Amino acid sequence: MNKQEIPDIIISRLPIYLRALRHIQGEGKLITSSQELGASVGISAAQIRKDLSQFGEFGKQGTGYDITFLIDQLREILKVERVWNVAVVGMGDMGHALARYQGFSDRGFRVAIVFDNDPAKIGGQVGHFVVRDTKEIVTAIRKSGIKVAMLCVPAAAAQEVTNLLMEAGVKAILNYAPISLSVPAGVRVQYLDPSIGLQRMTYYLD
Amino acid sequence: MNKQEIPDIIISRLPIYLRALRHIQGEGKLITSSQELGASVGISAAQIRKDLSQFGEFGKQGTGYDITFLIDQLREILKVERVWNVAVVGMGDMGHALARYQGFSDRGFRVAIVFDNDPAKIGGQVGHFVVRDTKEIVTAIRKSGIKVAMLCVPAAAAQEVTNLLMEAGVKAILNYAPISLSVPAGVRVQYLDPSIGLQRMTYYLD
DNA sequence: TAGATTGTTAATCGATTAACAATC
DNA sequence: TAGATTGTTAATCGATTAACAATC
Repeated sequence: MNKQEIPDIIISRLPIYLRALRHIQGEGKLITSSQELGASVGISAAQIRKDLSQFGEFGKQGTGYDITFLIDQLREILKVERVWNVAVVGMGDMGHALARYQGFSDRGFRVAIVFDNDPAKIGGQVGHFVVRDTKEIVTAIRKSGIKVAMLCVPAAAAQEVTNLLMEAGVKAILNYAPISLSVPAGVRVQYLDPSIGLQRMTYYLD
Repeated sequence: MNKQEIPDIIISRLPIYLRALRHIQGEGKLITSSQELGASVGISAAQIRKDLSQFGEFGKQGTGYDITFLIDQLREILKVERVWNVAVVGMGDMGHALARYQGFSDRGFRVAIVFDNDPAKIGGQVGHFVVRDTKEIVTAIRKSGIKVAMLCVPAAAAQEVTNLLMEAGVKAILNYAPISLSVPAGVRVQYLDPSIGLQRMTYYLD
């Protein structure tokens, strides 16, 4: 019940379950089992049952899980039954791609505002957004109440922009910049540096 | 020594250390300590020393680590002292961004070939690449000996393209598509679905 | 009922931390 | 030498797995 008690590693798996459940649902299934779900995400059935049991009893013995029901439960647990407005900072190729990304709707997110510090880009259009000046981050984000940001600026600017985001009240950053960020306690960061992803695999190659 | 013995969770931290070391080096430092390095990446000094000790003795008591030396060692361990050619499949916004990404050089990677299945894109230019037909994946990748791919196609096409990549001899996939992939043993996948990254944080927000 | 699958407990396994001798 | 920091051991902590009673 108390969220301090739920390990972060369990929380980090729930979105994977949610994504897989929707995929299975898309195949026309109404019911699934921990075994089937586990096979589809590469996690043991026991672990899935253990993870879910942290939050309640969602299944039926002998039957399994009602997919629609479990999806709804996971969405609530993860707080993605609502829609979070998200800011994107940095309108290079990566920021541009995120600003136009179609995969956020139905997953709990909507890009609401985009920033860049390049005068050539400020005031211009990206997707259906007008690019705002990075200098406006604090006022604009505070005003809108946005708590989530995606960071796509060069590494050299990332910490400075992060500081602005903190001042603006942002509490969660999806960081594409190739650098570790320093943030106050209570602020979450997820790292998506593509080079790190690749370097985690080459060790295993010949 | 035997790589079966090194836990994957340790391997996954080494690229973080490498990135931080380069950052510290960029500030003009020649020597660092497990404490300083740990502070910069948010990991305990003890853990960093333990992780590194799996591969040898890289430091000096009382002094710390020679940054240049440790960088070189980590690059060798991770096999990124060489340059890996990488294929990008899917020339939507995300694939486009990766094809033009400047951050791979000096980190061990170079985009070498890009694919799409859209006739309107095949033969066209993205960055300095000519877009090849997805149908050519097996022959072209086999011929070039490429072992690493980045997958940026829609979820509905991802498994099918993955199967082609397997047939082509690819052993490592950086997957941007919002779906769990099924791959044979010995093939590595790293997942970078942006929605998953965001959903791992909203639980902690109010 | 018979078969299947959950939720949960206990056992196992693995990772992290604390502490310190060694030594630069 | 005195101070600092490594590499490593042992202790602690946490996560995963196996097994099964409960029950649909």
